[in-house]
Amino acid sequence: MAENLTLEDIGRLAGVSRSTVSRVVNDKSNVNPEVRERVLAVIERTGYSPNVLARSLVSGRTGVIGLVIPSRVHALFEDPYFSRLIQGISSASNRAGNTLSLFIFQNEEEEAALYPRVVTSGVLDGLILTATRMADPLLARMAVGEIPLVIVGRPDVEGVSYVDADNRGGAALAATHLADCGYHRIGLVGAPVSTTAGIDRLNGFVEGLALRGLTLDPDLRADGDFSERSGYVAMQRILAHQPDAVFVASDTMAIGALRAVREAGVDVPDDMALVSFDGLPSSERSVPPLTTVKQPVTDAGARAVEMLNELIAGEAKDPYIEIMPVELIVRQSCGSARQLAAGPQ
Amino acid sequence: MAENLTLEDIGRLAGVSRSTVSRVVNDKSNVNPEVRERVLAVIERTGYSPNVLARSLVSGRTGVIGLVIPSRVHALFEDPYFSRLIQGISSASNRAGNTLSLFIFQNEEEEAALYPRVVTSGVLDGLILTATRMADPLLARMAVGEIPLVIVGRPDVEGVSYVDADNRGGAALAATHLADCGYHRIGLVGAPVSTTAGIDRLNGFVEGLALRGLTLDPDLRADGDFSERSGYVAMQRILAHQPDAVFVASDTMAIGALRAVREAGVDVPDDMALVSFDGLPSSERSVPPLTTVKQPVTDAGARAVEMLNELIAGEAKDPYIEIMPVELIVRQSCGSARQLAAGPQ
DNA sequence: AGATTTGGTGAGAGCGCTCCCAACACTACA
DNA sequence: TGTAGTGTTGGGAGCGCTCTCACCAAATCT
Repeated sequence: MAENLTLEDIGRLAGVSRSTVSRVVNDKSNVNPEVRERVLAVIERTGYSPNVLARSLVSGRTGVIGLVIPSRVHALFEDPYFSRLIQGISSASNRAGNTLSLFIFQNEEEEAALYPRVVTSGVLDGLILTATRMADPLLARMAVGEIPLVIVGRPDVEGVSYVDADNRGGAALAATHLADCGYHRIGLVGAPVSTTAGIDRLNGFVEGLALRGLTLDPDLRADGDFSERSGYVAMQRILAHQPDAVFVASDTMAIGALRAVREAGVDVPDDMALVSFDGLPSSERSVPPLTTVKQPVTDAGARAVEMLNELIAGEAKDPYIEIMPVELIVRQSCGSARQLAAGPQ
Repeated sequence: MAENLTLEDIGRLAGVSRSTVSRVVNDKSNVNPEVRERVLAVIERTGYSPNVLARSLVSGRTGVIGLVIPSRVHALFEDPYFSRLIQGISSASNRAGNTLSLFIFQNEEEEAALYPRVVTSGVLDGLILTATRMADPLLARMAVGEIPLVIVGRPDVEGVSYVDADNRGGAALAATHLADCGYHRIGLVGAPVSTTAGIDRLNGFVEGLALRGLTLDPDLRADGDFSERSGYVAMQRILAHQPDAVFVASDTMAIGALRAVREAGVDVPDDMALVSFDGLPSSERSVPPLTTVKQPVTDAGARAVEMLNELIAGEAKDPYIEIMPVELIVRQSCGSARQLAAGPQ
């Protein structure tokens, strides 16, 4: 019903002008209460709803925000992290009255071909960019400042607004926790150093070790690419050098690491402790359940939407930067369940 | 650069009128080649790109399609199935020149509140609806036919276009395969019968058993809700009645089922065979790797986009219906690796 | 009483585009 | 020479909306 009614139509039916109807629809003050009622009744009866396109054309605002997930990530897309992030952003968009458009680029060509449509077409009020790489070409282009932009994850350039988890602090927490449990040959299955998250978790981990007088033996370090398979492979390499504990920089990689450990006949936590990062549901259901540094993915997504809307409203010139706190969830894999009473940290 | 150039601006710079520039931009035929070159040069130089909003306002087409994931599903969202589907749909949209808008509803209220904005606002050319329940209230409203609509998954109403996997045939394939492997106490961890997929997989499974002269012992059946946890619980119930094989109606539930089996000290495939459904990457990495009925999720998403675009173009009055073929992937969990040479079915 | 403010209203312009039609040159026909 | 094409171009109207402004009556002031 009522797909193509216009303001004019409603006006005619209510015996007023287009302008008055517009005022009613937009809740402007100077309308006779009686007239307002009459107009609202007609709107109700006809099921009229304003044409968003026409409105946007004149107002210059569409209410649409874009979520861009760049190339190379689609392989990682199986990581539930992205599902959660999308969910958080979608939910926050709904709440804020925005419409969310999703741009998943499969490769660099698609990126190059579609990017102008995304930015220049004028449909998007703003953009959330996620999973940026070091020296991200997309980011380089966007940072020019054509359009309000928020990054999820720390970018490697200045002057851009972003939300990030406390990767550094979280990794340090994992390191000190393992050290406090009495382990000293502590290895690392790292996230790729081509990402800021990878670098931050690496640095935080090393710093945490240092706080307890430990260092990271290069033999006990192998990096993955966030995939389950890469965690499996990396752990196999590290196992050869007999660590007594390992920090795996993501839950999904930890699942893979656990698979390698099991195949090698090593028991977690009896023979080796494990702590991971993310706090996804899967970390709770693994065997054994993973001690993990939980980051608030959904909240970060929501915060990104809020920041973006503030940026769109033009409320700030300085870039917003927000680091979300993380939390160590102690489960079985670190073998410290008994010392738990004192609480982590 | 060039955020707010108009046709008129380009025309002025190229010494022609708005209309001529429009013709060039839209590749119309009757333009002097020389003039066309000149205009194109100006466009190139200025980085002009047409305002999609204005264009849509007059043409009535926006190129935006919506993907709606209704309430109650967000809990299931951790099922990688949805990630894949979204990916497939996104990719197909990009290819087709569409923009994809994502609507994930968290609950019925949000659904009711946002639905009008989705359908009536006039921004969407069409809609893809997924994960419909039996008697889906959303679907009931949409089927009124205000907007081109394609469902992913078989809906329980007539007259709507949809793409579905061959759930029935696939489940039958699982059943006959297990029977052919020599098992006869074959159980089922079913998908919820509040979904057509659940019903179709149940019926197909029973039909497959019947083809081999078997029936489904009610004690050997328990339904889950697609979550890992529900597969775990359902399998625990079934285990008590000692099946020699079980068909689990989704990979994610199968991972949970496997967890229950392991805890019970039962070996797969030596003590019990398992076949699941979906063919997600996780099914390959489980211990043991799962024999599974693979459905082409990405392709189904792509097909949905194609169908929707045909519907939008008004090329057909009859609803499109497409059943995607499935394929039995034989791995270790069914214990038939040796008989594999002959191939399944 | 006359001048000014007020609340309420409608008409016009314009957002950037596409479409239609008229206008123009120029060629080709009778 | 007149008429009908043919190719190319520009202007007008209009998509549905918002916004500014002018208008009118009623209320308030001097």
